[in-house]
Amino acid sequence: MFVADAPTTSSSAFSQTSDIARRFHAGVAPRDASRCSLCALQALCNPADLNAEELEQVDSLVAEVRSVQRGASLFRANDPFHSVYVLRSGSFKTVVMHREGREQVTGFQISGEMLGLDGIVHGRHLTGATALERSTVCVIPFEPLEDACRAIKPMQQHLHKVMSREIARESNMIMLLGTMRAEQRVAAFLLNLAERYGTRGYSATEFVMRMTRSEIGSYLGITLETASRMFSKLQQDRLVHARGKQIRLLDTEALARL
Amino acid sequence: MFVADAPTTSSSAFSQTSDIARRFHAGVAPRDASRCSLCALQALCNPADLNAEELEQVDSLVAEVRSVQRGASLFRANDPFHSVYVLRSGSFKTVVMHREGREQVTGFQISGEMLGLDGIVHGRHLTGATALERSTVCVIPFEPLEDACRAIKPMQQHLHKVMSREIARESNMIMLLGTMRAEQRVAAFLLNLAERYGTRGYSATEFVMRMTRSEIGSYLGITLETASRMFSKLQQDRLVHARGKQIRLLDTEALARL
DNA sequence: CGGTGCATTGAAGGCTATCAAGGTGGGTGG
DNA sequence: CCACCCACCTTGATAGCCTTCAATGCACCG
Repeated sequence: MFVADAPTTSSSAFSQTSDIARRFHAGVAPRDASRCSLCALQALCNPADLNAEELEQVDSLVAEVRSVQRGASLFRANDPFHSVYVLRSGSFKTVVMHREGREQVTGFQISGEMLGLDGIVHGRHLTGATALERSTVCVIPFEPLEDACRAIKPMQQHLHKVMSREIARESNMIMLLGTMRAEQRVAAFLLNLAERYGTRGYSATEFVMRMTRSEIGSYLGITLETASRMFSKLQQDRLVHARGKQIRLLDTEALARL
Repeated sequence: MFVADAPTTSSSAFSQTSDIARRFHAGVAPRDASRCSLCALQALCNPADLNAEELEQVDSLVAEVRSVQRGASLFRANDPFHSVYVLRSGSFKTVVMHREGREQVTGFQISGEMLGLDGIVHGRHLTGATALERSTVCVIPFEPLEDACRAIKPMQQHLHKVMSREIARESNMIMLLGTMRAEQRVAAFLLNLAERYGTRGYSATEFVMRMTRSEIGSYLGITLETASRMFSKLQQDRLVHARGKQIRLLDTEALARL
């Protein structure tokens, strides 16, 4: 195995081990799990310029750190909306239900990313969130969060950026689905995943995809067979090395040029 | 002509004229253009439960009411982000630039809807906004708006809903692009447009689309030829009456069933 | 060791893109 | 006022990408 398994695995598995990754593996999480001020993910999910007192306030926003089993739901479509969630470790998919029971994956989330914002409009979740592996999340009740955003300006700006980032992400997705062909979609998907792993201190060229071909296909608007074929094609063209869920990017520039 | 032209046309053009539509045509806009408290669109772009003093504050957020010619840009991709915009009359398209100069339409906006939120993340606009007809917008500098959101809770909640609505809208779009075939996409597009016109007091069954087939195609991830063919097919099947940009929905339930 | 879920690969067909040729309508200038 | 022009729309023929249906392989697990 040459790839990061989860934030809880040994750091030796990483080809590039950044500061963030090291802090991940220093064992911070278990004790004081709900103290943001001690969390390695702080840089990802908190505003940068908080003073001690403000950090204290942020700490108290986290009502709970919850563990979610693989396959379990954090929330389902149509559930009442009370909280947003920050993914501390593991990964999720968000899914919308089509009529006739068909479902579409609208996103994959990894550590440091936020879940549940879609519930604000109608007070109900529009998507469902399912863990792709055993994961832990910080539960942040939304009303207190809004209160904190009125009191602390950097906090407010941060929330707005998070929401705006989600808008931008979806815009990108719309462009992908609207203009790219299957091979380009898969390439873009891999590059995006790689970049996000890189940001978190993991290797940006070797990783394990926690999602199935079917979920990838659903996300990319193609069938699982087409997704599989594209992985095979990219491998044949020596752009990636793909063995099931283990991925190594061999030529990221060529991938981007597709 | 059996269809509303723009908010400034005579109300006799509407088959159903609601209260909002009537207020549109009462001539409120020209005088005191920047007074939200007097604006017919208030219900759409302001929180419901503001007291007089708070409304006063909201009024002062609008730095300017700007008129935009057909084809002109409100902002372009990569422009620095300073303000968000509420569309007072007319319509816009938002566009992202692909490499190689190709562009994709990511949304159409009509009166009461907000533009520019995509700029918050990076301080630069990711999309460009172009007027599809002569339009007027309220320019709302974002920093003062954030300030107001910290001071006035309903205001904050409203902004969050607007942003969340945008996230939900894009989620829907992702589902459309990921799972629907051309005919379904066009049907969904028409139903969505109809609903939004309906909300604004216009007829939900008869309207003029301000965008070209090419723009519709780009938005829906299909070619303009396919879009045109689908309009023809829907007409042949007696679900709509389409003559160029003039549209009448004949069987909305059948459209939804597609 | 068979069962199950997931991944891969092949063959055929359908949907949509592409290329191409009119058709239509609104605007402009003579 | 009318003819022309240009942008936009419609429609046809063909090609190609992707889906669908099907069979097989592979890893994990009770």
